[in-house]
Amino acid sequence: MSKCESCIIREFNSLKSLTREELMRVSACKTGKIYKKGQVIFEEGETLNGVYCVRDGVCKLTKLSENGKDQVVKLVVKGGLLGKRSLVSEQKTNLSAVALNDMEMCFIPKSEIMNDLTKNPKFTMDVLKKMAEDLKVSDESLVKMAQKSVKCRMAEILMYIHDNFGTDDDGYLSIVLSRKDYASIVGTATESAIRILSQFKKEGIISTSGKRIKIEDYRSLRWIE
Amino acid sequence: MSKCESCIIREFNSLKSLTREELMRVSACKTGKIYKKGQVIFEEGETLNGVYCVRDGVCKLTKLSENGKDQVVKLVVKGGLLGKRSLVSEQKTNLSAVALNDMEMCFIPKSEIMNDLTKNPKFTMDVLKKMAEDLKVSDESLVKMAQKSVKCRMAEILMYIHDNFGTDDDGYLSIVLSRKDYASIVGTATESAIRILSQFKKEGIISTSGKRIKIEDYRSLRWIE
DNA sequence: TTTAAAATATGATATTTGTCATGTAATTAG
DNA sequence: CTAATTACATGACAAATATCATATTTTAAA
Repeated sequence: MSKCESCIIREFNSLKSLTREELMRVSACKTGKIYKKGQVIFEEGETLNGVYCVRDGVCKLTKLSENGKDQVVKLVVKGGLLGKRSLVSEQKTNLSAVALNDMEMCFIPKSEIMNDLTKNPKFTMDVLKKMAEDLKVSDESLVKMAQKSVKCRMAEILMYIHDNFGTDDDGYLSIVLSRKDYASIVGTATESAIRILSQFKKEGIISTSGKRIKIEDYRSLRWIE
Repeated sequence: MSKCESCIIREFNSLKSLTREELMRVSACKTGKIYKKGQVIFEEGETLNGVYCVRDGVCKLTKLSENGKDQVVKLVVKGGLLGKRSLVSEQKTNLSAVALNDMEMCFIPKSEIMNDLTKNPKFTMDVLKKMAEDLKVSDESLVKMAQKSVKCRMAEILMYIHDNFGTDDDGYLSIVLSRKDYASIVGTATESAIRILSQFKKEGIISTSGKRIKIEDYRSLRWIE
C-alpha cells in the first residue's frame, strides 16, 4: 500500500499540514480498507476511534430521522476525511456512512493522530478551518431546505454534483445516485423525486440513461424556483 | 466594566480554557457593547475581526434566503460566543446577528485572541469541540427541517426554548419572539406559524398573553407529528 | 393621548407535496 | 437464462402549506 508521505490525496485535506515525520508515523499505523457499493462504513451510534481518508469512490453521510427515513447530510469524495468529530469528542458518531460505489480508504487510528492535534498548531488550525467551513455549508443547507421548494432543491443538487464531482466522458454526472438517494438528499418522498426528474426530462433540462443523468440545459436549472 | 478574570460568564464558553495571564491580556483589550432590542449586531457579508461574548440578553443568528426571507439558524444566549468562524477564516461572516432583547456583550479583537489559538492547545481543542458540537446540532436541524412537518417543528422549538432558556416567574417562556420569528425558525409562512400557534392554543397546549407564550401541556407537544 | 404602523388573527383558495395503488423496466440471485 | 426482487414511473387522491384578502388587536411614534 502506498505511503502517506507519497500519497497525493492528502493535499486535499488537513493531513497536508502534518510534517514529514508525523506523516511517516501515521503511515506506519494506518490500515487500508476496501468497501463495495452499498456497503456500510460505519453506522450512527457507533464509536469511531479514528478517521477515514477517502482515496477513491464516493460515500454518503446519512442520519436516520424519527420517522424512519434516512436523510443524506453530505456526499464525500476523494480527499475527504470521515470521522473528524471523533478526534474531538468522545461521543458516538451522529451519522452513518455508506459507499455509493466501490471505495478505497485509509483508516488512521485516533490514538496516533491525537498527538499531532495538540502539538502541531498548523494541523489543528487546518482541522478547525475545515470544520468551520463545514458549519457554514451546513447553515446554507438548512436555509435551502427551509426556504426553497423541492423542485428547486432538486435542481440545486444536480448542479452541485455537476460542479463538484464532474461528468464522465459521455457527459453524464459522474456520481450515480438512485432516485431514493435523490429523494433523501432533497428531503422528499421517493415518488416526488421521480416525478420532478421526469418533469425535468420532459422539459429537456436533463436526459437519462438508466440511473445515469446528463444535464442538457444547465442554464434552466438555475432559474427554477 | 468587570474584568474577564473575574467574569463568571466565561465558564460557559471556550474562554474558560485560557490561562489567567491570557485572560488578563484579553480583558485589557476587550470593549463592552450594549445593544437594544431589534438592533443589528452584525450583518451577513461583513468582515468580523473578533468575537462577541454574550453577557446578557438573547440574539438570533439569521441568514437571508434568495427569496428574501430571513431564516433563523440559531439562538444565542448568555455565555455564547458570536463570530468564532472569524477567528479561523478570513471570509466574511455568513450570518447576521440581531438582538431579540436588550443585550450586553464584550467584543474581543481577533488579533488579541489569535495568538492564544495557536499557542494554547487546551483553548484550541475547546473551540474545536464547540464547533464540532455546533456541526452535530446543525446536522440534526437539517434532518428535522427535511423530514418533519411544520407543526412538529413548531412544537419542538417551543420545547427547545422551554428547556434551554427557561420560563419567567409567571411560567411564560423567557425568550419572547414574534410570530414572524417563529415562522423564520421553523421555516414557514408567518400566517402558517400564527395558525399553528392558534391551534395549539385552542387545544389547550399553550396559552398566550400578547406575544408571550406559556406551555400548558408539555407532554402533548412531544407527541405531535 | 391620539394616531399611524405593525403584529396578530382568520377565512377562502391555490399550490405543493405526500400517500396509496398499480404497472413497467431494470437488476440481481440462483 | 429465468425468476424474483428492486427500482422506476405515473395516475388519483389526500393532506399540508402558501398566498391573498381583510379584520382586529397591539405596539410604537408623534
